[in-house]
Amino acid sequence: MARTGDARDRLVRAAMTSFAERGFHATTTRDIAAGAGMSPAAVYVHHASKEELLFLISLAGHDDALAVVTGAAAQSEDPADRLREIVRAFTTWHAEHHTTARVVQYEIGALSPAHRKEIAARRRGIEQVLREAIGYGVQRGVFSCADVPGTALAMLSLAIDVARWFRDDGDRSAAALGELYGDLALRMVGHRG
Amino acid sequence: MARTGDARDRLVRAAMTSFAERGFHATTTRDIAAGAGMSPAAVYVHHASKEELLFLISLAGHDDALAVVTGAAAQSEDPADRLREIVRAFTTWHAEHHTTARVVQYEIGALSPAHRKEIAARRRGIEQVLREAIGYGVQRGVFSCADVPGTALAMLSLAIDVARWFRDDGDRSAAALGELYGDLALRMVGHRG
DNA sequence: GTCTATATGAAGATAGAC
DNA sequence: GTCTATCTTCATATAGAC
Repeated sequence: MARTGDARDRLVRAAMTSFAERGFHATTTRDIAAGAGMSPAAVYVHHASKEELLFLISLAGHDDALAVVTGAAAQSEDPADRLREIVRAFTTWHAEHHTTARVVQYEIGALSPAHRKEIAARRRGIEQVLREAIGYGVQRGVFSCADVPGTALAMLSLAIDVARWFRDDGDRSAAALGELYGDLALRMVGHRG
Repeated sequence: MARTGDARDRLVRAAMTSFAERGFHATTTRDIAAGAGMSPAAVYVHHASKEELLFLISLAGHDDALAVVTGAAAQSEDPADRLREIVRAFTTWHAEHHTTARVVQYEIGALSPAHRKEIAARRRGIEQVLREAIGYGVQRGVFSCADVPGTALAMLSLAIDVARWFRDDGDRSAAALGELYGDLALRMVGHRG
């Protein structure tokens, strides 16, 4: 029985690696099976379709990202510390989990409409946390920001785009990148450091 | 697809639309042919392969983006005006040409190694313009920036990520987005407006 | 240059043995 | 639960008529 779970999970991990490296459409079910050390047919013993594998990965990734952002927002009551921590954590997550993040951010279009709808709710949640953190600082009078939704969008873009270019063997660590972008976020809301 | 221009060009435009909407791998040569109002075989009369179509689109897009950035950098001698204009123009380009930009930014992995190398040179050129503009303001003492390459990276990300989410029917115009991001860029380098 | 027709292969998914 | 073998469909690309 433990073996069932293992095989299921090996397939998910193999799918994630292939989706991240080559993209969903360029990945074949044979790639996935080979990556898990199984025959092509084994994929369908554990999963209904290639799209279901994508959905499982995307859902887990979005839940993880949302938890990271929510957790970061709860770290401090100070508006500047809160915003910096959200952007720092979200950026670091994209760098550390760039394989997952690439699938999470760039393969939404390959999901079925029903699955895409489930994912969209998580994405709105992430955006909402960021908007509230910026609005909180504006209300307290420590941020100057004429366009809260637009600035939230910009901060999301900073972090999300990390998934596109980040490499483990690059010369910038995930932690250092998070620090840098967290500080840039405070500058974007005109916070006097 | 309107039957304007020669067949070669109609095929390129049809390919660009499909690549942008569904991605390179999810696009079939039949899609491209249908988009150009031709039979599947006609594609190969004018182009060697699907990948060649991608390369032509990617090359023209990169040349255009590089020209936009270089042109923006030449608009002003003032460091703040120069940087704001570069980020404004680069962002606006991604919004206005989000179809092209999506192919330019997200389909590099589908190019052949030889073609990818040609594209990489253009990308380095764009990054270089931005680094120099930030370094110029730091040297003049009007920007405060501890990490020039990192900040350049962040500004590129801001603009590039626009291609991922921008829609023509959204409630934010390409021009307004460019203005917003141009101003954010100045805040990122600690410029006192 | 354009078409119809097709070669060739690979894709997603399934059947059935063990 | 895993495999081998296969079904069916659809992909890229080509051949050859007009």
